[in-house]
Amino acid sequence: MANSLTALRETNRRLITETVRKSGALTQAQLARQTGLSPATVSTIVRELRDAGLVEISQAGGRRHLISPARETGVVVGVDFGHSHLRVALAERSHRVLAEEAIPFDVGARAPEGLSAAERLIIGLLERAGVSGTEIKAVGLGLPGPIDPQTGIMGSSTILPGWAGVDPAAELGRRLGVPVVVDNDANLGALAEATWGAAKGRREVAYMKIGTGVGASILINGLLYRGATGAAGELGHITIDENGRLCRCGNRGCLETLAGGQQLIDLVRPTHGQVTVSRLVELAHGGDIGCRRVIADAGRHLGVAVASLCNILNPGLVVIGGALAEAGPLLIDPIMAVVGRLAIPSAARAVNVVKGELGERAGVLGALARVQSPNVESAL
Amino acid sequence: MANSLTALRETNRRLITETVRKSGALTQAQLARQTGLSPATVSTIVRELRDAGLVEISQAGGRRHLISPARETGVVVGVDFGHSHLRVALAERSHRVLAEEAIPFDVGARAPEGLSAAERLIIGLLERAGVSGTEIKAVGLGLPGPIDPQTGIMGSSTILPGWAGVDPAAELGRRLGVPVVVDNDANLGALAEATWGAAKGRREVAYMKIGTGVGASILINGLLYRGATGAAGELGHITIDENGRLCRCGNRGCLETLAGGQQLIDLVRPTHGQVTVSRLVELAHGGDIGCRRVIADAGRHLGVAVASLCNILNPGLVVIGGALAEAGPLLIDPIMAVVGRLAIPSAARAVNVVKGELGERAGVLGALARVQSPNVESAL
DNA sequence: TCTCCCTTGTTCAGGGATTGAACGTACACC
DNA sequence: GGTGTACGTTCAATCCCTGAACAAGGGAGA
Repeated sequence: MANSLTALRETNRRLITETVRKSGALTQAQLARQTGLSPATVSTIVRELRDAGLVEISQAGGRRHLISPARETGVVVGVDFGHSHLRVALAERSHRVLAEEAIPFDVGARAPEGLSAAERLIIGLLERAGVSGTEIKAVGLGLPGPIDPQTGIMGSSTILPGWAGVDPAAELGRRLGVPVVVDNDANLGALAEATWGAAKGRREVAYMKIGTGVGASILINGLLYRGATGAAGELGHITIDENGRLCRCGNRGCLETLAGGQQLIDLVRPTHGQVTVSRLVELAHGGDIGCRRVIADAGRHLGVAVASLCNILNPGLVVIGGALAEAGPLLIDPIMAVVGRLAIPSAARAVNVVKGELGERAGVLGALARVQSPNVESAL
Repeated sequence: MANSLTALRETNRRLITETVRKSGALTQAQLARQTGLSPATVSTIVRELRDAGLVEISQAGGRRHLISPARETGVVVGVDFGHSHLRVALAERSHRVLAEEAIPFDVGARAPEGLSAAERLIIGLLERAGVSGTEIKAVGLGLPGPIDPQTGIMGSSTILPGWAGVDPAAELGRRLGVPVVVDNDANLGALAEATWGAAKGRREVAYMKIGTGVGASILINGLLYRGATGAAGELGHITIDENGRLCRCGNRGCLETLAGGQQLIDLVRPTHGQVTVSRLVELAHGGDIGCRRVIADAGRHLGVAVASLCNILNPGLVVIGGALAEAGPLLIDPIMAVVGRLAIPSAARAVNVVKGELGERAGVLGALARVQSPNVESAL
């Protein structure tokens, strides 16, 4: 079946659809050259696709037909739960963002409250954009914790206790009556940076999100690598100090307890009072020596993890996202210094550590990317 | 072209050839069920393959025809340089090993001497097996260090100083007049275990070789994952103790300086005199409390690295090879204990750490596997 | 030993898919 | 205005897979 003639036709249909989607608009002759198919085949397949409503055809001078992707109807929604915020975006399937909103939100709260808040935000955005709820085709949902790829529920119940045992995708889907895809916020950030940001076009990328916590994700051959139980890329819980502080994951001295935003906030509280990560970064940019120091220290701890990553995966590019990434060189230079000292030299030379380009919108944009191009699936 | 009808036929021919090669011998009906093709298609393709000399058909009771891979002509050679040995094997392309020999050898010696020794061993094996040198189709060469996948030369000149700047594949190929494929010994060990050993049939595998040094390799989707510069999987040089001993890689406190066989030998020298890793393991199995302790300690250090590996890649299976692996549970139990303590719980639960099944032959068998099925290529 | 039933491999007609060649058309350039 | 070129469509030819029918052989049970 997988190798029958109909499968071949299906393959070629998909090939043409993909080529059209990537290039935007093409004539049939260009399509034939790019795909290697004969003009005759292209002709028949294009007609099929037009009848199926998957592409649109417009005259373009002479016999030329311009084939373009069908204007996708409907909208998609991205929802991103951070440790302390909730951000929702509404976008056309063509990637244009129609409306976006973020509110402070404590993810420690129970799941139902979180999902209700998200639902309210979505409804607000729909109204603001003048779009009916029935237009929503899919929702991408990001959560700051490991997701079991099989069941769709949290892989570790200790990280987001309020969400233990909940199937967030099913629950939100039930409320909205729309298919919901759930994923780790770091996975979504990686997807976003690879689609529009600092890792655009790269197929082998490591991404670290340093916000309140520390998450990470790996793209191998352009696909999210999830590992056996969806815990791949959990760099935030790599052990840096065996005798360190207890971590919410249940272990001790995780990277997150040393370089997570929460730890940095705690460190400067005696001298600077209660601040946010963003404020901390701002102060550091302003020259505050204490803030600079805690960020540099965090960078050194992160460097240990990135060095491990280099020795294991030897990536060519590591993108740093999350609120702390805005510290830029204040954070990245120490990372590089430690990587140069701890990673095997050839791997240290190969790696390029850069700041993400999408800032705090990475998660929600990734959620959009996840449902806009649904074929970005796990490698496993 | 790539999607034409003839390409489809070619795909199916390849599918059948591969299925036959993997299973050894099959009837056509089994083939049809396994490939999902119809019996009619299998019938015609099998006839084509027979006419092309790619498979052999033997009667097997009733209408049954037994399809088996054509007896491939020629032989392949595997060469495995360890830190302290040189092992060479001669095999038919059908995987049957014809002759094999190992000698002690110091890899610290200069490359020309090593290659000369390998050449002499190969010639000896050819004589013993009564095979002419012209029968050699390819040579697989394993070296205990990172190989740059682009250039084929050592990625880090400090690890095998005697081999710096040498292109071992080209050099040995020149001497023998045969194509030579070079690879890291850990990569080859992983390949061997995945082909015939403890990871048979698995597509996502991490492999660690603990001999004199510590090497590692990762199979993702059945392919060797090499990373940007071929340094992926260098778990031996992950930093365990930032203030630890200097390592030959130039850094400090690498896993290898704590869990490598050389370190263990050094540790027991005061009490036990000069021993080999194998002798050390033997003594431990015999109940020697000191040897058991150093092995357990090594296991705990290895566990730190495996825990990092779990948090980054979340593998389902980790195979431990090399001489120290023969310690079995004496080594693996401490690894598991540390993994359970340091890795994120869902990743720790998912991973299964087992001893390799191929022992000291893993490297040389992997070298054979590398050239017997040349399509096992890098993922990048 | 014999019969029935199942499995196996082959053959053949039928339906799909791709291709090369031929053809009509419209623009561009001289 | 004429000619050339590129483009898209159509059609017969070719190739491939599949389902059904069929012959052949072995195994279980009586």
